[in-house]
Amino acid sequence: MQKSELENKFPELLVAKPKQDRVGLPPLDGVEHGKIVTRFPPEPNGYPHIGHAKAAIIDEEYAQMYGGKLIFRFDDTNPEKERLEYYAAIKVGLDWLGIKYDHVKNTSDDMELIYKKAQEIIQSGSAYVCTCNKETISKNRREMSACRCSSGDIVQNTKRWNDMFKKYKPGEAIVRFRGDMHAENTAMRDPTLLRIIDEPHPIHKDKYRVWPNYDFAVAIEDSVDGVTHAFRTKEYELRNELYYAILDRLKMRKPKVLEFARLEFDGMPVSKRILKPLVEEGKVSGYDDPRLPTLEAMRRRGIVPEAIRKFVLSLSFTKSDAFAPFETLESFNRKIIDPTSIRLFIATDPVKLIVKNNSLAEIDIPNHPQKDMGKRKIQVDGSFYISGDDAKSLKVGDEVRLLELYNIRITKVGTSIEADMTDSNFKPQIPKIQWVPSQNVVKIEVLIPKILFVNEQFNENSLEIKQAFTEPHYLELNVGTEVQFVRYGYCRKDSASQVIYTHK
RNA sequence: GCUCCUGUGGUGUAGUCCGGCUAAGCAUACUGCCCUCUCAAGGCAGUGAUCCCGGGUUCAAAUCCCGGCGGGAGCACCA
Repeated sequence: MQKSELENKFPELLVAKPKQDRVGLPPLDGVEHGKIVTRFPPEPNGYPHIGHAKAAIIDEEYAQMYGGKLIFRFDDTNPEKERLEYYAAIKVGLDWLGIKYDHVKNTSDDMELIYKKAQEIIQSGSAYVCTCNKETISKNRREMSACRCSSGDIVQNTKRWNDMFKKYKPGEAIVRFRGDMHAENTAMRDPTLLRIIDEPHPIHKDKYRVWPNYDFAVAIEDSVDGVTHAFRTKEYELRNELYYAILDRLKMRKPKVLEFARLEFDGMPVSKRILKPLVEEGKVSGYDDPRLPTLEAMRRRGIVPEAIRKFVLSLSFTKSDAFAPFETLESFNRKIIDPTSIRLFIATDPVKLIVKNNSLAEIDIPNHPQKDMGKRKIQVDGSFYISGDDAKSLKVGDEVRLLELYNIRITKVGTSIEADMTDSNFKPQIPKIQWVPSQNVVKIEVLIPKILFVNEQFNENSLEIKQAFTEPHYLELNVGTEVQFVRYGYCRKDSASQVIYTHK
């Protein structure tokens, strides 16, 4: 109301605070330029996917925004799940994304430090070694009651700690943080800090068998690595209290932990629990199956890293749970690849077309409508293939233009089509269709990835395979080339006989 | 069940901390026109949100307060 009235009476109240439109991620509070250190800490337990991309891009963007550093750290403290090939795969993924980090390391290289901190926290009485079995521990947690182990003295705990390296078997003893068994936050009910795992580590083999768990390792690593801002997805939110408590007891510097919503596409799960059976049962061809949200799959499909970055930034840094719009990613991608994608003709579900009075022998067609990408020569002899969809819509007497070639009038339709060439003047008002010469035709398959899960159910029709013919020029393209099949869509050449549909 | 987080057009977000400039910006999707020998890209225009609901505070609330409701996550010797 009454803004005008206000303006007259108390104009000073209306002096607005500056608000300007932001570009990119929201600013961080109280960051000194040049002082920020972020980190990207994946566990090498699987192939990198879009979720990794989001985290890594956020980490890098903030480091860059404030002129700081990014640490790339493998959180490899569970030998049961980690494999050497995953370290490599994640690194390949990051490089592909174009993420530049200032330092790479493995948490497992800091085991001596972690042991030292473990000893420290035990000696200070802030942690104890518990030898209860799993069931008892979880029952006590639920019922908020402490076990006998927690009242053991430092001498006992020290002895048990030393025994963890030799005497105890896996599962027989764990180091527990002395939290608060009555805490409302269940993460604080004397959580595990270290446990015994005999599985050989992919890097250190049998050198260690007492391994820190996530909360202990991350807190220590972040602190000693000089991390100022630790970004993680919001399912860790309840563990913030633990993170800070551990560093508090250890009297270590505390980074600021901030969380963001995890990135996932509707019907395109990222979790290994769901993906693994799919791969093992052969429902998808592997972790690079174009239907999957893995980085390798996206790459194969023709999504470029710049599009992923732009997309991630468009999502901003929020905690609200939402399924990301894949179509937005596609749109960004399309704009990026359009200027460099060669245009070729394709006939999907091809139907033969005979032009009886063809008089041309060859023609030059530009490879791109705007950019100068050269021309290709196509031999013609009056025998063509056109798309089944186009063929269906043709009726005797129709006049259509074969793109870049000449106009024809349909004289016969059916399993094959016959026509007469009329003239070669360009007529804007008649339909224009693409064609493929039948001599030297290249037979390819178009793999069309669709949504993987519909209502939590695996979509049996998630991969459509279309038979198609394309021009001989296709053979000259390198694998990995993005092509726009005119009036069909963008596809990436996956092999001599196969393309993957990127998007319309 | 307990605890925590979250709720702006079909979708994703900006704005919310520090109430007025904005009855809401951008992107995407959709529609139309222009351009174009593509159903792409590009240009222009348009449709679409009383900012989850109900109270309260205030001259003024998407923004502050209270109470509901909806959605998600965590509750491991996984990260």
